[in-house]
Amino acid sequence: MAESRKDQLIETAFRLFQADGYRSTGINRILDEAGVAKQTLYNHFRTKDELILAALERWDRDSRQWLVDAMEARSDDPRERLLALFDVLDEWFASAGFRGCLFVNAAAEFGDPEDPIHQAAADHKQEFREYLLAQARRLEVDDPEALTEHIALLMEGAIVTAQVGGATGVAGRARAAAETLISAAGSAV
Amino acid sequence: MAESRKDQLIETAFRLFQADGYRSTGINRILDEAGVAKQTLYNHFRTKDELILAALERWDRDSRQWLVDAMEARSDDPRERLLALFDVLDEWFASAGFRGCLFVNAAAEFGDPEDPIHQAAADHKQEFREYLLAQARRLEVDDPEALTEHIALLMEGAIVTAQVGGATGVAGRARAAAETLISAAGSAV
DNA sequence: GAACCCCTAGACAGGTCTGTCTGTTCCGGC
DNA sequence: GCCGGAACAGACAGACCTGTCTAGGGGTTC
Repeated sequence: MAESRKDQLIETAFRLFQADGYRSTGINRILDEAGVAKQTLYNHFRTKDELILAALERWDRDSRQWLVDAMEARSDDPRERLLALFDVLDEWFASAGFRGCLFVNAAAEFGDPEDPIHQAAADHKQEFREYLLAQARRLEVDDPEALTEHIALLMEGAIVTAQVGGATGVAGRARAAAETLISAAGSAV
Repeated sequence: MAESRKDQLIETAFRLFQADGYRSTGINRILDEAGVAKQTLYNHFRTKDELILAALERWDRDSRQWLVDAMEARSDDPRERLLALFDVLDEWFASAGFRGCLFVNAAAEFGDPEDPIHQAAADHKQEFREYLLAQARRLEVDDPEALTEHIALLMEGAIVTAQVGGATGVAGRARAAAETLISAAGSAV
């Protein structure tokens, strides 16, 4: 088994945090489900918060990689690639156990903007936005920064709406709005 | 003092839930800050969850009333009134103690869609969407339902973005996107 | 003045939480 | 065969949690 105890802990923690939230998921439950002894956890992480941060960092890398790969697999055309974002979101919303964005939920539970967990959430959002901006720059539009922001707002709105009210068709409606915004932005140059 | 003990509890609970979240805010702290005895709380509410629901219901009424009043005070014109939504959001984001939407945060902490608290959040979102739809119908657009959804997505996205990453200018950028979408929708009829 | 009702104050039960500590077992490298 | 590091198992401390219970205080209304 190539998977270290540390990895097992991070993956189990990630799964339980997504299902039940951060504060309501106890250390002991993570240990039980991971099949790991308590002392092992505290050898790898000083506190529960460090485990939360490790789970977020892991998912920051994995989820951005997954999103980027899926978008790039769908099209080379920059417009289609941006729109493919919403197709990928649609799959995510429909997948079993979808409970919204782990980072948004973390920011909700750790509301203090100075909290490292809250900041990890902010960093994640910023980094994905930079990828979107690189795609928007490939379009011939007047203001790629503005278009990036608009698409990001639709994405966040779609994630929250799917989480709170159910997933049915939200991503498709966000995609339609994005199409309109891209077309309107493309009328320049 | 016209304010009943029950109202004091609801208001204190609301304030602390917004600042620190639901699970991390203990009953005893609410009682201390409200200056109310424990037995009084349990005379009015059977459980903590009932208090959470009462705080959400109170804020459901108050916040929608506040938003609607502010939008209607700004303009009679349906287009301007819809866009005023984002000006009101901007004020909210800049206000002291802004920590995102209480309903989104509730849905994050109580992730089970069957949970009454989660459902209260979903109901709130739905009811405000109906008000937006009534405004959109006053515009002469082809598909007011679609426009409503698009504006709602921008609104949710702006709230989450302001919560996670900071408020600076988010509402204004969402407003710009909404202007484009309304104009594009208005080309019909 | 007495019955009534809402409230206060705080002890208490029973459970859960994080994090520490002790002692044992397993396994790879020498 | 033996040594050292890592993991296991689980008791434990100390704090906090929700919700119950008891005992009494202070108005209001008959």
